[in-house]
Amino acid sequence: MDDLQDKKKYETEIYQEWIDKGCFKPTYNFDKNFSICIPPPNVTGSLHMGHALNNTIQDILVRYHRMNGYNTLWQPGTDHAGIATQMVVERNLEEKNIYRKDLSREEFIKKVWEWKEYSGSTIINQLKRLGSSCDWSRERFTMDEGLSSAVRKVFVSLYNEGLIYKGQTLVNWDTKFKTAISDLEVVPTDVSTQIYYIKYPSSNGETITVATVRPETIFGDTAIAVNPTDDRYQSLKDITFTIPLTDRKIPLIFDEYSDPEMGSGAVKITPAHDFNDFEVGKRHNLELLNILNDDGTLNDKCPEEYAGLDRFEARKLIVKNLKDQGYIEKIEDYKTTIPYGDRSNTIVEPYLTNQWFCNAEELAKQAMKVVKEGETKFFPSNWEKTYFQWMENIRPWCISRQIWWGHQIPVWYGPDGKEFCAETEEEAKQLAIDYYKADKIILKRDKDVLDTWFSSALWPFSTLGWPNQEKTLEYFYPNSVLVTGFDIIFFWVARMMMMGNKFMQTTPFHTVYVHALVRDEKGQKMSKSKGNVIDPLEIIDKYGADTLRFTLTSLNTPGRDVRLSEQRIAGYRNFVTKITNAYKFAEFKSIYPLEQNEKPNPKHMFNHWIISEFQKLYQSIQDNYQNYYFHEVANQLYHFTWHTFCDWYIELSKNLLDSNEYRKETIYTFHLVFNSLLQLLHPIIPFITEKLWSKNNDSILMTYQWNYTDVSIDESLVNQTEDFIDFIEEYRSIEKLFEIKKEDSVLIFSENKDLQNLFINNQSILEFLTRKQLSLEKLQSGVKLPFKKYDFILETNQIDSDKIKNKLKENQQSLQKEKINIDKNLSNPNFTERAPKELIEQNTQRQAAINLELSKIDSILSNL
RNA sequence: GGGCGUGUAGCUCAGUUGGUUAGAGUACUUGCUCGACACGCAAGGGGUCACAGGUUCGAAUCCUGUCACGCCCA
Repeated sequence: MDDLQDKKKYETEIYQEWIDKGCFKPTYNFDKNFSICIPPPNVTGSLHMGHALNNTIQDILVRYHRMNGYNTLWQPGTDHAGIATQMVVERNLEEKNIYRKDLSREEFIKKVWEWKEYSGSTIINQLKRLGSSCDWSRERFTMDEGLSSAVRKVFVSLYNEGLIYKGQTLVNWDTKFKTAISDLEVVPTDVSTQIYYIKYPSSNGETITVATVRPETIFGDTAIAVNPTDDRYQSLKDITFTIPLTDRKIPLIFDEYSDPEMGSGAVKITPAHDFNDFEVGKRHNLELLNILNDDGTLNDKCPEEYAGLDRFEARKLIVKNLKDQGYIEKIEDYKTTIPYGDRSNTIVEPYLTNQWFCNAEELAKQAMKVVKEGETKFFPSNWEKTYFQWMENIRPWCISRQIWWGHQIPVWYGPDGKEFCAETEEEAKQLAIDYYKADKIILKRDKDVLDTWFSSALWPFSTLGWPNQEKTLEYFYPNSVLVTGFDIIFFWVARMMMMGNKFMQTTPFHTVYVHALVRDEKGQKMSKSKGNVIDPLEIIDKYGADTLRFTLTSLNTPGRDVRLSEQRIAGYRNFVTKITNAYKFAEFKSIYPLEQNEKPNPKHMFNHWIISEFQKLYQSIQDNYQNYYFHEVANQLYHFTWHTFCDWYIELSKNLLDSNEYRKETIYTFHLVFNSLLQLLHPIIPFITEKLWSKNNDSILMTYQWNYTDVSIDESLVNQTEDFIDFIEEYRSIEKLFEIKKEDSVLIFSENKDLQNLFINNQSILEFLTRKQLSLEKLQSGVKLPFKKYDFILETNQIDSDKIKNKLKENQQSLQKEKINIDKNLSNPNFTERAPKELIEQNTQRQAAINLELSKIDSILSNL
């Protein structure tokens, strides 16, 4: 018994057993395949609730399909996460007073690998605690040789097609990491700041006022723009203005971009430091004047006084000097949106550099087509809209990063700067030798690395062995389902769709299952700074992995955020305990182990009833698993296990288990239902189900094939059981209402033959459940009470007739209310002509039942 | 500005194609050490389904509008 108490112990043992027996590996035996590739967690990461939800859903899918005859692979691995990892390693080294700039690139990368070996398995071990049934023997890492060669192959191929190219343009520049980042890595943040109205003097004594939130960029101005329709400025057409604090003169230009309603209607144009200004500059052929260094300090294009100052230091000084010299018209408080780097959390600068780009627009075409044609479906389907909206407006993808950790771009430069793109240096050299018609060429490799998502985009096929044609690739590509949070549809899903369709000519997965964020109980995002993080590992230690999984599954309704509270988790811990206790009951009643040959056909009505209930459940659970309605699966299994099985069947079975006549068939029925329940529950709560299964089976539950066999059911016995249960409930209500104490003596009797038979055939169980006595003889002084089709009589001194009257009148009222509705429907020809037959049938039956009950209540009331 | 979503019991939420009397969990009230389980059992109270119209024999569910909140994109 004790072995069921220590969840941590048995969960760990069972997990090890699954691994030892190779349960997580594909069988390669069947023609039905099911595969999922894990969204590779960041090697630097540790498990948070989002991972827990994401991996629980995947594990449910994988375990369900494994138990239903599919050759199943869950492909695991981790992502090298360029900037994030480099950041963590740098920080660790800094603690030892080692700085990246003091190391060579090779030395630094060596340190990153060392660190990866040391801590990269943290999150993998945490996934194991959760119960994830990944095939760990196939674990991959995006920087593995195989995956890296896939990256090079894809790069070269796209380069040769012209879909990857180098270009000079404004990018989002992270001054902390000194690298370009993609649009998606920029977090626009609302801030309160100041707006400065600066007067620019002109040669003829006029001034023009422009408003800016970034006064330090005045040194990069190359024009002032006003709207062509703005009458105020027509007269200033050919005048040049001088940038304050400098001698440089800039023209006034007329461009629609300038909004006459905003500020003075004049706006300074800084093409090298603003995306909008960049476009204006292109239209008017303005100079691109870069005034920043890559670390965010002002460069030597600025007056000497400011060169070398950090942009925000410079701003203060510039404002001071502008003020002192009378160039500031006014300063106002202003709310605006400023871009921050999602990793560095510093302000991102639009910055003019050479970068590599991928023509995403071209790749998006096929990626959209397959979704339009239904080859890839989103669940819930409304995410398709989000996907299309982004894909339709997609911009060139900046894929180069100026960092060291990642896949170095496979491009080499000749002495004159000519590019040679090849998968290996040898091949690049050969290209160069052919090009220059020389024997020996010294090439320099491009220093940049690729955006991390570039390698992630290949994940669904690179992990399966591509470009080698392995059988795994053949079996498991395309993947069946991708399970992911909505926040990385753009980052990841879209890019996998592009690359999969481009290089495999097939869409990477049939279904994209999109789940929500896990929030705290108040609906707030969990974050360390808010201190509202619920750590999955702590929860697993405290409540067990099964509990956490069941909780997340139950709360995960499609299209809605998961709000998690510890109270809720505790509630589901109780459920796991309940199942354990049901098993303990069986053990206590010595109904384990089951003799395998004993398969008697159940005769007793309670056994028919529970099997019938289970059959209904089974079909519904199958449907809901198939349709990704896992929350429904969880909730239905919860209800059935707790209420139908434990509250009713176990109670009803107690007597049968003690009877010679029914013991065998009841043991059989108990096993049939309980073991089947363990099967249905396994994908959600694998540990306790496996543990309990092992008590009575030689097989391993997780690789067991669902095989529920139908037992033929006598519906009239099922109905009788329902009547019996209804009666017990009715009696208990009355007992409570009349405050009958347990020691009060009460006799129960019915004059109705059917009810009498029901009572007599189940006398001991009836008396056990009501703790009252059944009378076989007509009661002399009893109170008659209505029960559905029949009525029954109680003999007790506790019943006062006022209470009975009130109770009966309450019943009467609610029945009459219902009767009005039903009568109205049934007398309405519109209803009887249009409503479905079954509904009319139901209504008619209900009408008759209500009438009967009402007439009984009437007669009892008149006799009181 | 464009898009998506949410509003149902004190709280957190189910309610899949419109169809009997809108369901759970939790919290609350009352009574229970009955041999699986107090992480339990039993009985209960609690809801103009955000609001206003409309379609329909019938609306929490479909349509239109309003209000509130959230997220994404620009």
